[in-house]
Amino acid sequence: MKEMQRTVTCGELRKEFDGKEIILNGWVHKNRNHGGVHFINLRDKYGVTQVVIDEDASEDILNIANDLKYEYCVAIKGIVRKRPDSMINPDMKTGEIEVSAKEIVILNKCDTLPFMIEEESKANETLRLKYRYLDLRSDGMQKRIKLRSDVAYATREYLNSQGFMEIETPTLIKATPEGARDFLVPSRIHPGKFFALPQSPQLYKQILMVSNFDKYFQIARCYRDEDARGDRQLEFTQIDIEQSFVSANDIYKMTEGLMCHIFKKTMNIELPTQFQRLTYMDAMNTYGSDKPELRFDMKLQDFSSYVPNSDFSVFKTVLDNKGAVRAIVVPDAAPDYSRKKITELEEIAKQYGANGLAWMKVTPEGFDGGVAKFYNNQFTEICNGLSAKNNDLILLMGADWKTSVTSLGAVRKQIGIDRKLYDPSTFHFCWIVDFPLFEKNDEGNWEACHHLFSMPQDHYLDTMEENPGEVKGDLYDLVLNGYELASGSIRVHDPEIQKRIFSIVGIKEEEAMEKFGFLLESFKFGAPPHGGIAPGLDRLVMIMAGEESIREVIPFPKNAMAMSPMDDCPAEVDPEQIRELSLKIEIPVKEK
RNA sequence: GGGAGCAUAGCGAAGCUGGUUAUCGCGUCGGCCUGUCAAGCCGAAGAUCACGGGUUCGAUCCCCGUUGUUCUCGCCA
Repeated sequence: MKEMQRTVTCGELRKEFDGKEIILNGWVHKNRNHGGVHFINLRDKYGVTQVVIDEDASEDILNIANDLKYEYCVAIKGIVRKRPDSMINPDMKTGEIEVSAKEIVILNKCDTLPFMIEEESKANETLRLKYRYLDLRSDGMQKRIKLRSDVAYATREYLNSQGFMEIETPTLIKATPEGARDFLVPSRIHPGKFFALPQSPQLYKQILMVSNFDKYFQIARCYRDEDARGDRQLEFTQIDIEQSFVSANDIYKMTEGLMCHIFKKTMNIELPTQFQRLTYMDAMNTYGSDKPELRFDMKLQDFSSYVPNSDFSVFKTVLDNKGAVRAIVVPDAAPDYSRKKITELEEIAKQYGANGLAWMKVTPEGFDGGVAKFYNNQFTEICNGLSAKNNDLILLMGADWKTSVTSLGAVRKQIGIDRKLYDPSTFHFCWIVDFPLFEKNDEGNWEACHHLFSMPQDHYLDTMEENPGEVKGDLYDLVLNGYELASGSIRVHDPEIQKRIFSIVGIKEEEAMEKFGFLLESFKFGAPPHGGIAPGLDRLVMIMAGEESIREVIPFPKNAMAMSPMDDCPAEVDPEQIRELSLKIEIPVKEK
């Protein structure tokens, strides 16, 4: 190898190298044989260079060149030469030169490829994941993994500059009762006992605050044993941050600074220095989501005032049952939306529990189609009230409040995509604040919306127990382009308040002590007020890269079925391993 | 756990209301070709139409089930 080790990369040759002898190492990207003259596009991480085998080349070189196939790994020694003006390729960085080959060594052959290595592979995802090492050679994957690295670097750069310390926390920890399902790791030394993999470093970063590290961060791997999604993996990476002696505003400012730095450094994009803020209730009421897509308007509007003067009994019943009737006005959409297309929107609404989706079109003669006949008596009032004009489509949703806003919100989002109501290459950050601290679960008991260690806002402290549903927390989400990018809160550092929260959600003191007593114990020793946030690195990079799946920015992801086609895991293990761990496997029989 | 979509050569796709020798592009193999850069031209091989059942004279196409996969609701403090 030594004689044929590269002296330059495939991305750096320019006309200034004219006449120089160089050695390139790389992969055969394209191979074009014209009979007399023969071109090889050689690719490495840094670019592509055209190699020419001239007609007067030695028999040896001609034979080797003819044997070359896609993705052979080769070393080529040759002379750089300027291309004549007419042959310059302006689409290639190295397009003003080519390399005349004097020696070619095949370093490794390549089997027939399962799929072509192109900018973006067109093969189905299972195949891409099975041969991930080939998929990762593609230009698109290379760019995304590079962006991910750049984002991680910019993160460290910014947080270090702000006085944060990067600290590792354990990945073998104690299982916690709340939240997602834990991945469990059996202990060989302690039969019948288990570690859990962290869902996040939450408790440890809080303890680091008790320990006077003041400003902590970690690019931390987290594990949650829940069903995967396009934007969710069983294992993912978050930029975990915690600070002492801070208010929510300090966290907003720090996070805005971090995002500005990341976007500037990696994509040269200037973000606004302060992000929009929306309360949870406003977000739900106007966009039907706690992670609203804010790159287009088309707000949800209250329609209930028009319901009593109409004979449409469905909505009357909804209001009698303390539900909500909401509307969105889709500008100029009336001609484009057939009954069939509206039915498709209705299907989306139904996924969120809606029974149906009512609609009518605005025409010069009045409302038309759908529920038009019930509302034509209020045509002018409704058009004025909703700011609807001729050719608009009005969509109406009546249901309990949450179903009404979330299902219509989902319809809104889909219309935004269908009608291209925004530029998908732009970025819109927004804080969602004033989240409720508690909500009732299906059994009618209170539980924490976020997690148990979030602080109630000051003015609820005295009367928290009277109406837990009203209590807002010092809780915030950062939303980017309709994705929840980060979540955080100011934490409870006062053991008394913590006890009251446990009591509201029905956790007994012994139970709390058993589960996370070490944290509560630490709070007895002068714990400082503290708070933090944790942006998801995978999601951030995904959105920056304009992708819709987190798998496009993770080198070796699991698929949607929570498996890895490349190394075929999870897999069965040797019975001896099971025995050594004092475990017994019993696979439930599937019922028909 | 529920719902929806998809499954046709190695890869990506076409195949209209059921009758085709199952089509096209890329790739593979062979040949030709002196300037390409998505090279071109000629030729060849390559398909249990995911699997199992049903309807039918006849199924890639319709129906049921299974498997795989993607999206989604639940779930994800």
